[in-house]
Amino acid sequence: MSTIHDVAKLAGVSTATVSRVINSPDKVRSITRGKVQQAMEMCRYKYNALARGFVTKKSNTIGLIVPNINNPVFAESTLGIQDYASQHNIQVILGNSYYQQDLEAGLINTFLEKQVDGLIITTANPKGGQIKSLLDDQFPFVQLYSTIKKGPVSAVGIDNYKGGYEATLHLVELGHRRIGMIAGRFNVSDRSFHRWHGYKKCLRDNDISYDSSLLLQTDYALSGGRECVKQFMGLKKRPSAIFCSNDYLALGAIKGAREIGLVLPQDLSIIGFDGIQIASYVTPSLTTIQQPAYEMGKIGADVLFQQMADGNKPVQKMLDFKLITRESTVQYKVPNK
Amino acid sequence: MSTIHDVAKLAGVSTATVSRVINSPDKVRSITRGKVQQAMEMCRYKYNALARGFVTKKSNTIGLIVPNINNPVFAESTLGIQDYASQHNIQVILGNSYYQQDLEAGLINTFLEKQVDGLIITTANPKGGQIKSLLDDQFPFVQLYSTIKKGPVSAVGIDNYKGGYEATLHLVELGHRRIGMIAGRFNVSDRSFHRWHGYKKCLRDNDISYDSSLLLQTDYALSGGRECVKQFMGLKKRPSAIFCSNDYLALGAIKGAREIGLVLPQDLSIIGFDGIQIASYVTPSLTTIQQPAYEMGKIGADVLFQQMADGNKPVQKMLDFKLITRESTVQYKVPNK
DNA sequence: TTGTAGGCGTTATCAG
DNA sequence: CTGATAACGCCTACAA
Repeated sequence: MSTIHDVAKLAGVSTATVSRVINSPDKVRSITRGKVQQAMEMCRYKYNALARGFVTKKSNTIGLIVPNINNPVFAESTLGIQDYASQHNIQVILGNSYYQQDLEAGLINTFLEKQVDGLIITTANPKGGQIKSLLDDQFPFVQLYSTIKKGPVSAVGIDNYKGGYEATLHLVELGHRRIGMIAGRFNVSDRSFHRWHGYKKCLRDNDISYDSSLLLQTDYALSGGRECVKQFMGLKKRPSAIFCSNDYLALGAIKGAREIGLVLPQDLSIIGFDGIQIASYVTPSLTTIQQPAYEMGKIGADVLFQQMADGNKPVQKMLDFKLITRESTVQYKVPNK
Repeated sequence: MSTIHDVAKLAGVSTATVSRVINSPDKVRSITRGKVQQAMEMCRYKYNALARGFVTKKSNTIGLIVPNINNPVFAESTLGIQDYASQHNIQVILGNSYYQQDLEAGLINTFLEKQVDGLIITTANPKGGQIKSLLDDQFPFVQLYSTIKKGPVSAVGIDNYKGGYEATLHLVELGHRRIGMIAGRFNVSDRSFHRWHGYKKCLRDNDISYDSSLLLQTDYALSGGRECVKQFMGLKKRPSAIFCSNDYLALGAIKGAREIGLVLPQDLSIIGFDGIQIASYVTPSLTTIQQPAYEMGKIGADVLFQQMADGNKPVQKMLDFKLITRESTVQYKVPNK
């Protein structure tokens, strides 16, 4: 593998000049530039970005940690981040935390060792030690899908509390009084936790007493929703509607409900959260709270780049979400036995 | 930011020793080791993997190029790759080619500059220039979701021809004679192309004459399937079954078919390809050819690591796929008007 | 406009 | 078991 030294020798110039034609071609006379470029071709010169990063102390790489790239929401925001990053000639290293704090901490550490210029984290624990240590080091990072509205850390997300409230309100307005919630585990997703709070508040505002048997926490996965719905329907006093704290859970719930013989949406209304694309393609199509995942990725990347550029003061951006009413939620009807 | 020099000074040893306690702690006396470790803590030493890579000429990073991380199959194999890689302390840089050759070429180039140790590519063009140049440079890489069964390039995939054949055969065995195919564009996905060949062969083997109006090429996206099915149903002689060359297309087709008033699966049988998880959660649940995406990722990574380790001779692995029969395909019935 | 030379943080090779 | 020192490929003052 040839280096700028080889090129320099071949072109009869110094390595500095070669470096210049690479980084600021206009600063070198066009004749010299031509010679150098020709020499580069001749020895099939390949630029070494690592060596560059080593001296400039910029790797032009950012680290991205998502809970699980398998979930379409995260794939979507990842896409937004990547598109934005590649526009700026930045690469992204991807890591999955699987909603586990220790894995997340490990990833952060590895990425730091790799000298990433910044970090975008969809964290399992916004107040965890690694976040704090990042802050102490003044390392540029932003939290994505965040519930944080102020403070020292940059964050982009939506108001999950409000989202939970609106989802529940939608069901209430359809006449439902007995409303279950299938939620991602609180100890692992504060998003889920906030949505639950919104749910509770909405119930209270509408004089529906909170029933703790109507909350189920589970893994964020299709299968989780599927099992939980069955558990709900085993109850003496079944819910007539369910709020699932993400779409995957909701899709699973639809499946599970069918498996125990329910007719949807008549027998059970289901609302999701996220607004993944596939949710509009299933039957019944899923009513959901849609968050702008792709845009969130873009904005998250943008915020990060600000931080990287001028060590800006922390920024929080709360994006708008939208209730998308589809077929999976309908007016409450007293069941006829 | 402190370096091993600082640590060395503080501990009263040489940098070589510090390096040793990092890389092979057992090669240094435990007393010295203790001193060094203590010193590392004191100056909050952070290891610089970039510098290491610079001298060892290993970045411990591989590049992964997928068409679009948004498609659950690719997310799934990505997960397989990542799990395998992180087990070996390797990070992965992700890039989306969007099925475009020039973007793919650009990504390969950038990754090479970044000194990745290897490349996993789900390519838009298995015979393109960048692949050949990789080969010339003896650079370790493997093609994923490949249709290649022999030759100089390492590849992991399934037999798409056979897959297309079996999908079609399933429909034929259900009595369908007029079978449409919605395919990803051939100029961009040779997988799709091979599946189509299998489709054609199967028709011929069953004395069904090939009708070119029954092939539609489109973008690999939900919307593509949705539009194409409508186009098919506008035909004078409609198909009674459709083979979609991936599940996203099929899910889109289901949606589209409903929108024009068809009752599924009675009015139209639909079979997909890939076996993404969500396909079993929709209604009607999707019959499909399931390929082991996660495993493919793992195996792909494994093959790559072989290449990286001992510049092994090229390896091709054809994995097994499986026809999963679900609700979306049913026995052909003469339509009653 | 171009060249010289030092340095970035780590590892590897030899001695000791 | 430990230390000195020369790389690695590139960038960037500074000098010419």
